[in-house]
Amino acid sequence: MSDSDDDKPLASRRAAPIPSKKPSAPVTIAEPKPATSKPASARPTSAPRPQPVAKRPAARDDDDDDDEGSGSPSSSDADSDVPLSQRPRKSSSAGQKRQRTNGNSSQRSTRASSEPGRSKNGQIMWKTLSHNGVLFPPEYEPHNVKMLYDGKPIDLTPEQEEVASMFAIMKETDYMNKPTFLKNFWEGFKEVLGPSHVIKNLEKCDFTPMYDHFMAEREKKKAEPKEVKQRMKEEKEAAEAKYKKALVDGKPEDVGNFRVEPPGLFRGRGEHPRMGKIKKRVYPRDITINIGRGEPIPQHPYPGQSWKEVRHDQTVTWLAFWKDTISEKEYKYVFLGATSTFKADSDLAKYEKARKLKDLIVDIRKNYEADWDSSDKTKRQMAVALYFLDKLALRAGHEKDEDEADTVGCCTLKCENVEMIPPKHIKFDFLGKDSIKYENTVEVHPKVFLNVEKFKTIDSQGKRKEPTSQLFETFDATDLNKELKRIMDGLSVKVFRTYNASITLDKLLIEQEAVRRDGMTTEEKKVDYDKANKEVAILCNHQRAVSKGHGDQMIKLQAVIAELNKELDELSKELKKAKSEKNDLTSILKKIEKKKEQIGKKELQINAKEDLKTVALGTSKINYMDPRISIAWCKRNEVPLEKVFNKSLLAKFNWAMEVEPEFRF
DNA sequence: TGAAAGACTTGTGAGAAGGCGT
DNA sequence: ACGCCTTCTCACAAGTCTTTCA
Repeated sequence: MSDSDDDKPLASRRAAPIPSKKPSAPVTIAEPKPATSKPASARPTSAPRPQPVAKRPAARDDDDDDDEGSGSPSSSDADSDVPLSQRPRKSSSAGQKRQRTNGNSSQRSTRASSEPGRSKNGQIMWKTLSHNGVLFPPEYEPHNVKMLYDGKPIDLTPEQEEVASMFAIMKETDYMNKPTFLKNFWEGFKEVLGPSHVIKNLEKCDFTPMYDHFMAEREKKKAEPKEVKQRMKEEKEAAEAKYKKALVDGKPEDVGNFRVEPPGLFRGRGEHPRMGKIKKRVYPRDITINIGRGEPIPQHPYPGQSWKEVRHDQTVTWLAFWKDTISEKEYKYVFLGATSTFKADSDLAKYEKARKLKDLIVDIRKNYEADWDSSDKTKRQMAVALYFLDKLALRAGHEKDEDEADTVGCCTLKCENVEMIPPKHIKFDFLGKDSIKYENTVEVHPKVFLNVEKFKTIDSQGKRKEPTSQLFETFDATDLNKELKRIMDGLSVKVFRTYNASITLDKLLIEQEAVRRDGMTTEEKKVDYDKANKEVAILCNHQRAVSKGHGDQMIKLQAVIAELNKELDELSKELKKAKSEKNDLTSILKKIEKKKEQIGKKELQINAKEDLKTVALGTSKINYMDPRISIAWCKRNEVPLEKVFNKSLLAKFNWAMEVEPEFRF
């Protein structure tokens, strides 16, 4: 029994302001919040019932194992089944790369199939595949608007002008205040200008004429008569139509992103070392096409060129890819859209995996709790990390390169990211994916507190740790994933996040239903649903920037409420008067009732708006909450599905529609 | 083994489209 | 029919995780 329980901490997660939006600007943000927190809903306590499984709608060809090369015969030398490892000490110099392992021989159960979406392993993803390749952006057309250097107009070649224009259009963005951006751009621009160009210094450059030109163009376009706009739209659609569909095993499927990215300046998020670098134009010679053998090779508009390569790889789902022109080790893929069978299958597989985790979670918790006392430091660290993952739904946190933004996840937490708040709280404060701030103070189990305190002080060699040292220096995300594989086939860190999000939604919705009043309107039920959705979003730290007009809009709403209140006052006076005159009151009373209702509604609206100004509900809905939970809820509560999923979500989750109302995650 | 390569999911924000009150 | 929001869609960046390479 993992009695646990006093350790059901959980998030007082609250939206932290988006960082680095406007670094040099005054950034006025109310930043309250105490250092401690109350348990706020959201923790799965006991593993919920196993549920009647809604069976998979005819999954794709299962075990039709390899045909093609690449499939290595499974050398399944059974790895002994150790729960949480006896990792060898890692040779980690604080903050540096640690290590990886090769999962080759270990994990290869006879269950070769069971992994839709996971291409490799020689799994055939399709039998036939045809498509029309990719759509290239239009070639550059010079505008001949001159930038100024030292106050004087400068002639540029079309290539130079193109690059200058990329910079010019960003004139009013915050990137202009970022030294890294300016430096990177200047390096790229300098190269295009050549060594002997008169332009020697970015500071003396004035791109305003270009900027103004683009603004004017935009206005002109906007002002175009409706028919012209309509016609342009139709032309665009006609040009794109052929790229939008692919045939997979004879079935038409939507292609996701068939457009080749146009050249531009790299806009990294957060303090990204590469921001401002020039993304070069991509040509057919850069692009590898994947298509069925014997299918017509896609055309392209560059006569002298040919595709970099044409492959017929049935083990992957991409239609095309090219290497990023800035980083070389990054790839851009063209995949099918969210409604495709590829995506639907892997979506289902993802949630089924998370549900499998649900069945094991009690044991897993028991085990990691026991490991908090282990004499093996790696074990202890992993056990604590797993606890964080489980409680807080953090991301794994893989090692990152120098030329990437400095962000962390669970396994890459630095000592400075966790603050001990005796007797039993830990404050997390770090930048996660997309440089979004994660700030959360949680109550932890006493043993975790003690452990983390020690992890923060000395490393495995007994040396004192720096604030920037790795909190968990004995393992990395890859190691942890390897351990997880011993517990459950296919288990990895991110499954905990999926599991936690889905189980939280499931639990909250059921709780609400238990106290459901009769006669609740659809709208009220939807409010409940959104509340649950919000809890999940907060758990996952899905944030959004406060919208530009938010402040003003709030003021307006307040004004509306004030106005309504004034009207209510008037009505009250009327009422008094009517009373004294012994008139009929019913009509006035009715009006008052109505007014109050109006006010209540507005207040609800304004509260919700303020409440959600930094919380993004969409991400969890799209990626983390098993749609079957939502669909079953709709069925049980007689809420139309359209209230919960928009058109594209309905399409994306088509695979889940037949779920029975009693479905539990 | 560890790093690199490769493939796929997850994430935010901008701009377009749609809807609503006036 | 218009301006203002809200919602949806898209772009593409940034993660995760597995497989391959040397």
